[in-house]
Amino acid sequence: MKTISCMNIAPELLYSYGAEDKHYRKGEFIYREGDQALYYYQIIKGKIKQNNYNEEGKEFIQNILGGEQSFGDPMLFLDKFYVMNAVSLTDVDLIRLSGKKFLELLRKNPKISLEMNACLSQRLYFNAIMLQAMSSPNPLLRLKGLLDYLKSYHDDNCDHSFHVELTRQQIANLTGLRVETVIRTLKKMEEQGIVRIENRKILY
DNA sequence: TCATTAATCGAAG
DNA sequence: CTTCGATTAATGA
Repeated sequence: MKTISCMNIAPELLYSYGAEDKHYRKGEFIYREGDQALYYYQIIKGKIKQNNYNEEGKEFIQNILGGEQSFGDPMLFLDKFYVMNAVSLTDVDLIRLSGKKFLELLRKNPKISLEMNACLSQRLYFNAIMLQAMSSPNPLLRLKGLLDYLKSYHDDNCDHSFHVELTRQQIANLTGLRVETVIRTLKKMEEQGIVRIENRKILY
């Protein structure tokens, strides 16, 4: 159903390297900006978001992950600190593996290591696309950029049936716009036939 | 059904 | 575009 080219390591393999299950309730911080990067996380169930807050306290979401995606790993290759927070959007079940073990796993499993590279490339590619779209002062282009990003990142089926499962507020935080602006712009896009809206559901 | 949360709208800056 | 105020729809206990 979905072609997330992002990787996802078999749980059994993770456990064999000492990974542990972690559960977080909705709204909990999994790690915070500034924390030392120590773990590789893989989602079993639920959704999480990666965000930042600017000096005025306005939230800016960097990404929302669900399914069986992983996060927290890029920083493991460096000896750095996280540059954003990871917060659960729903109750989530995660598998957590220490960075040290994670690197060991990669060393002994070249194939997975290779997939990891593909995954990181994928992220860089879309980050570049998002960055470009978000730099536009035109709200319609920002929204469109986000939609294109989400569509290709999460899904692959038919042209006109991608259901965006984000609240308008989340879309606003993702694009740096205000909810009202998102709503109004979305309406314009519907008039222009760029998206379809059925009972508040956004179809692109 | 009540209460909380999200989506909308209109008007003003 | 954003902010404010107010209303309405949707969701969950």
